Amino acid sequence: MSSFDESDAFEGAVLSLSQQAMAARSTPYLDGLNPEQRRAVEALDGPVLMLAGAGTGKTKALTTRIAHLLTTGRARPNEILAVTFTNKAAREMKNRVAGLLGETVEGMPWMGTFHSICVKLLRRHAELAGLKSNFTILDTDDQIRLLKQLIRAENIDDKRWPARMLAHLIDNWKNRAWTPDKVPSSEAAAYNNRGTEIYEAYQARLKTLNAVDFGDLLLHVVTIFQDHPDVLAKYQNWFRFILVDEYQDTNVAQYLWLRLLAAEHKNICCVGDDDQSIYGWRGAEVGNILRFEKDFPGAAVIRLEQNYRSTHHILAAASGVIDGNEDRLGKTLWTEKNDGEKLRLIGHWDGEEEARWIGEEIENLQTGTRGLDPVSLDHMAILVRASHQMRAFEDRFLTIGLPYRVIGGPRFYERLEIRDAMAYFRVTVSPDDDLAFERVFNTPKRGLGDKAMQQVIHAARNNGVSLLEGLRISLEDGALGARYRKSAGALLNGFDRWRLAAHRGDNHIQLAEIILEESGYTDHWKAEKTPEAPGRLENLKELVKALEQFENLQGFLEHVSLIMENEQEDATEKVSIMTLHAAKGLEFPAVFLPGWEDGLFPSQRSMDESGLKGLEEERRLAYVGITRAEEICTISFAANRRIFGQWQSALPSRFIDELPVDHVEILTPPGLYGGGFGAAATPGMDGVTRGSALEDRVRSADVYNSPGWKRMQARSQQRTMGQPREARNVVIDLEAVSSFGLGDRIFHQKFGYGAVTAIEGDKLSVLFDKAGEKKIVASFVTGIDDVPF
DNA sequence: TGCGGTGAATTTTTT
DNA sequence: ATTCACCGCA
Repeated sequence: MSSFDESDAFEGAVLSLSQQAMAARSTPYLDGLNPEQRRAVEALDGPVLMLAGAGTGKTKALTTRIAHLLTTGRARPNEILAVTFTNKAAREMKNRVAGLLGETVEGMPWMGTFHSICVKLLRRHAELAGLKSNFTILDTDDQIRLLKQLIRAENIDDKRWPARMLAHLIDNWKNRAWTPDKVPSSEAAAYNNRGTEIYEAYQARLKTLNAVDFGDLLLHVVTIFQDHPDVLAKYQNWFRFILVDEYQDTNVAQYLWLRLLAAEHKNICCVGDDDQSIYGWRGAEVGNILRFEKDFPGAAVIRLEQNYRSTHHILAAASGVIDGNEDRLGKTLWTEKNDGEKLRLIGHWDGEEEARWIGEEIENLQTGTRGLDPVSLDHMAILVRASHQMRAFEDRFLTIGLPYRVIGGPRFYERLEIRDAMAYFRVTVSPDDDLAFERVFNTPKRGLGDKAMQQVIHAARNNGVSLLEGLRISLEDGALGARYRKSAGALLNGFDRWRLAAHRGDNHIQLAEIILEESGYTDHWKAEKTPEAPGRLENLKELVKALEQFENLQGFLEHVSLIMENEQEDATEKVSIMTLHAAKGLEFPAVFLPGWEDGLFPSQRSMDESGLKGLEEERRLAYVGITRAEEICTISFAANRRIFGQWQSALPSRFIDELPVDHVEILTPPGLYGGGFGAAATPGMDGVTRGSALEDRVRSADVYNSPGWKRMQARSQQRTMGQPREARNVVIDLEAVSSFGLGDRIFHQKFGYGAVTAIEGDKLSVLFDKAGEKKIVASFVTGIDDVPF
């Protein structure tokens, strides 16, 4: 579009007007930096690679650099391109830059995720990709449904060749920036020799639907840049300074995108840590960061090596592990902190005992045994390799009444009910959205099955119109069977009415409620008696609430597809449970790393599929895990674990053998695993040693009186200052206990509805309708007015 | 069309 | 073990 320069310049106007004032301003923000950070901030010209180890203050350096660019007047806010991978990271960057400058940074339109920036670019130049600028963004689910249709049309057995597989394949190709014509012939055998062919058909179908998938966002923009040098040149000139966070996670498409944009000014600053590259399986190329100096000749390479997060022992242990990797740029982290506590290593008989032990440890920390002050649950985390490991902890914590939060579970906008509701909104806003139409045609069930759908599709095809119009035609010419007419007519009328209301500019929040009401969608969940139903209704309310932040439905839908997260923090202190991947970038005073067994961690599958490369990535994952800890890091493993309902025994992880002995304290008692490091372990040892001996040993461990422990508690206290600390829910909720009687119907967040079968102090035995009998702390259930049984 | 039974698959995750 | 998808029957 030709409006390029004006609109861009305009977007930045808010901040740039104070540019002169800024140039004259002093630079107090530089004072808090160490020499390397300062170098990274002040080396403004030419390519810079900032190798920032874990906990070395890279976000500080990055944001200060931006502040410096602005303050010195080297760039206007809208001439800086700053890319991150997640919305969270982008938000934090914005906030911190604002904090440094002491004002809000409204005028930085090009700070965001790769994807959100690409959406912006693509909406401007959509026609160059054969799209209209109001294209829809399909998520993984839409993508798979679409592929399924194509696969069926091609008469391929989607049992043997699942759509999921094809979706991954196409994603991988897009990550490598391969359009259908650029997929190399070496890939020809993919997906039963039909891969490229269906890829091409898929892209064509997307174009007719005026839709793109996530991979397309980058791919289309890269393609536009490559095919239209004039467009590229504008942006190359415009972005005087480029900053990239987590550069080690970039894939080929993102790399090309960056290289094209940086070609003119070459002021590109990439921040990353090759030792924290853990996303190889989704296309990230560590090679990008390893190759930086070749790609950008004359690049300044700055290493941030002073770690401000962890104690010496933790750092040394992490370094010892990561030393096992071959391909590294090499950094030596150091700290001015004290030695602190050694890492603690403990073996368990099985996964349940591991969960039990960690639960006790957490309670010890939390309540503060031996007269020591308590540590907040918010400052403890359990980091697992695979999400199925979480359940053992959830089960255990529910029974003992330990509050926890799972981070990175199913995302809000991926939930069934949210996607359904949004499909209604989509058809309302864009009647051409066939995918959305298909989704809601018989949702909730209104008697419109496959046959009715086929008729509508038929009518739409014959007349070359959307499915919604196809429905209208089918009703008008009577092609649709009499039995369908009533409900189909109601649906059509509904959409007509809602669309009119939207055009009229009716309040979009009310409109959303009306749509969900009149379509029968809320009623459908009200009528449903499954344990999830109340939660789903709750989520729908949340969705409507989220609309408040937008002008209208249209605006909401345009933005929402890229914000796949929901963060609703409640005030209760909780232990965090998450995967190692989700933990990247976070830090906690106390960290538990369970499940260090060969096959689970390092993951067998990773090693099978990617061999040594896979193992090295797993090792980096171990490094990420250990370096999350500030004061206390506890690694554990179990000899036996139930996997897919089958008991399996395992050897301790090879990473355990790689831990430097001097920095580890072994809590595993003699007798279990021969008492030594994991190396001597033999699975299937006698069960006699489990239980008391081990627990005694743990209880007698004197870590609670160590200096490191006390420091951690001191810090934990500081952080929670200002927040009232009463009402810790370890205290038995007497009211809750007394309010339940035998046979009462209750509801539980995780297990759903059930009936009380026994009461024992604050613990209830509950026979759940779905989940069977469980022992639950009374305060975790709510009574319901339902008639018993 | 919708329900209930049987069989197969099952890392890591953002956008 | 548990979930999810599909098939056959009412």
